[in-house]
Amino acid sequence: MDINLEQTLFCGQSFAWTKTGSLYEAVLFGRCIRLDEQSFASVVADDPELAAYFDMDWEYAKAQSYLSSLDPYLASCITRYEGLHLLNQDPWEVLISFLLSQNNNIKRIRSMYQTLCRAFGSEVGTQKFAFPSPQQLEMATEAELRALGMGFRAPYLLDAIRCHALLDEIPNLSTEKAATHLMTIKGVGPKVAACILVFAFHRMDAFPLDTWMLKVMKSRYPGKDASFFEPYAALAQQYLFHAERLGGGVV
DNA sequence: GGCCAGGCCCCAG
DNA sequence: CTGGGGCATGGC
Repeated sequence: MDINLEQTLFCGQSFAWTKTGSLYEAVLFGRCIRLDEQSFASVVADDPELAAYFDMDWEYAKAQSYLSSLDPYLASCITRYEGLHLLNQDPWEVLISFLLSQNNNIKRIRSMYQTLCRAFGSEVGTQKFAFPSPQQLEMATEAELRALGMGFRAPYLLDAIRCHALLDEIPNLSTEKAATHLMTIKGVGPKVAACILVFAFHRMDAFPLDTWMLKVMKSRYPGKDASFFEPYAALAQQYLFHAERLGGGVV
């Protein structure tokens, strides 16, 4: 079971990637990454950093097979979007990305993410900008962030900058304690905390519930919760979320 | 042009 | 602890 770049990079877990033709591009690890489905395997074989990012060593075959056995609808989602991997992204980048995500849509989150890169990030290639470090974002004022279109999230970003060091403690905490810890940051609630735990820390027992997922749970899994999908709740969530957005809930 | 978007804060009961 | 209004902005 191979990774599918299209499903993995455009399922709403990362906002760093663009696609032109068959080429996927992002600035990560301080360099420009260019990939397509054809050359992916050989590129990643020689690039441990990318292999870790794309989570190439995890038990996707086992997880997809188990989840497919749980219920037919989830099985159909996995068939349709097979090869969706959960990325191991930089915690800082995920924290800021999902602060931007609240009461927002994916298209605009991506645009706001790029705005922060251009305004505060390092230029890595011609007109290619890395996501800004905490130190780079520290230069921003609330007025400046609002002028850049961050809206009511501007003070949340400032608090995240102030608290960024607490991300270092997350690996040592249980998922539940880690969520509580993350929620001490202004603007981080249960949903954003869960996204950080899944997309940066690979916690399979975290389960982000946004408006789309609430719809799915209500209509297709009434009375159930994350425990129904254990021990792969996070992966199930991502398939269900992606299918709901793309397929409009078609079986 | 109104509705909605990968929510959360804050305040009332 | 639970419920509901308000919030900036742009895509549709």
